[in-house]
Amino acid sequence: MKIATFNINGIKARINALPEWLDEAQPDVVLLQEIKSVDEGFPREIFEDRGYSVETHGQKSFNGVAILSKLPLEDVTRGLPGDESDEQARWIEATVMGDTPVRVCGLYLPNGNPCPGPKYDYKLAWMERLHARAQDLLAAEEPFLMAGDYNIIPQDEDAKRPEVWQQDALARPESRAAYRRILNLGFTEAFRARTHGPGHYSFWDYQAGAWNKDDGIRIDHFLLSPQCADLLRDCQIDKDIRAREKPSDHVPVWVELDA
DNA sequence: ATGACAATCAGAGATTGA
Repeated sequence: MKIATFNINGIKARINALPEWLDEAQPDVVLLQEIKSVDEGFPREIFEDRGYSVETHGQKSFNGVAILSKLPLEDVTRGLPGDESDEQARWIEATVMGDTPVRVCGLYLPNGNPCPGPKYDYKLAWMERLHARAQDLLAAEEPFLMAGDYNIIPQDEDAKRPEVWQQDALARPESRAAYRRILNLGFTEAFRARTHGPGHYSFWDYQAGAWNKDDGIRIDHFLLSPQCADLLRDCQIDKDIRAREKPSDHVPVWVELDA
């Protein structure tokens, strides 16, 4: 089972690039972030025609997450528990019914800039809720994963120029500590389970020729529960997508599971 | 370098992102 995560930065803007990548990469499941669309505006037919079922959790203009799946989905839920007043669409869950059922959580973690400030407070509060949800899901001791745009640069090796990110919400010590606290519940970060060293990124800013300079950061991650980590066969970043026509500023990351 | 770059909503330019 191949599961991918991809921050597409607007479904309308990626109306050609996304199907093109799908046809090549042939993922069974895709967790999308930043669809920037309401549910009714999502172009489901493009994906249904390719054999995917479509589950969205959208909002107007910003944020929004979705799941595409060629395998049956069960028990779809929307929204991260822990704050009824939170209106931002950043979390969706479903169980993928392959040979081994896998619970998948697609997430778009708040950016948090500028920091300090209310947006940074929201980021840390959201991560606290993520920690709580992760604990609940781990208690089942079953295969599950949480993947998406974490807006976290875990270590200096995950940025081409770590020094410019030191005071940024994506890399400052409080952000990294909150991320590690979740990881330390017992998750395996899939990419680092298989690949070591610097030079691996999932985001390149549109500005200042970042792509041409390979001035990237790695902020899109797969966290696997222990039972899911046992199924891990591979994890890769589809870097080449970034060089195409009208690309997102993120590229897809995927895992292959023995499930 | 009060910058750049892209997307959204709107129908110009502010807001958001990372």
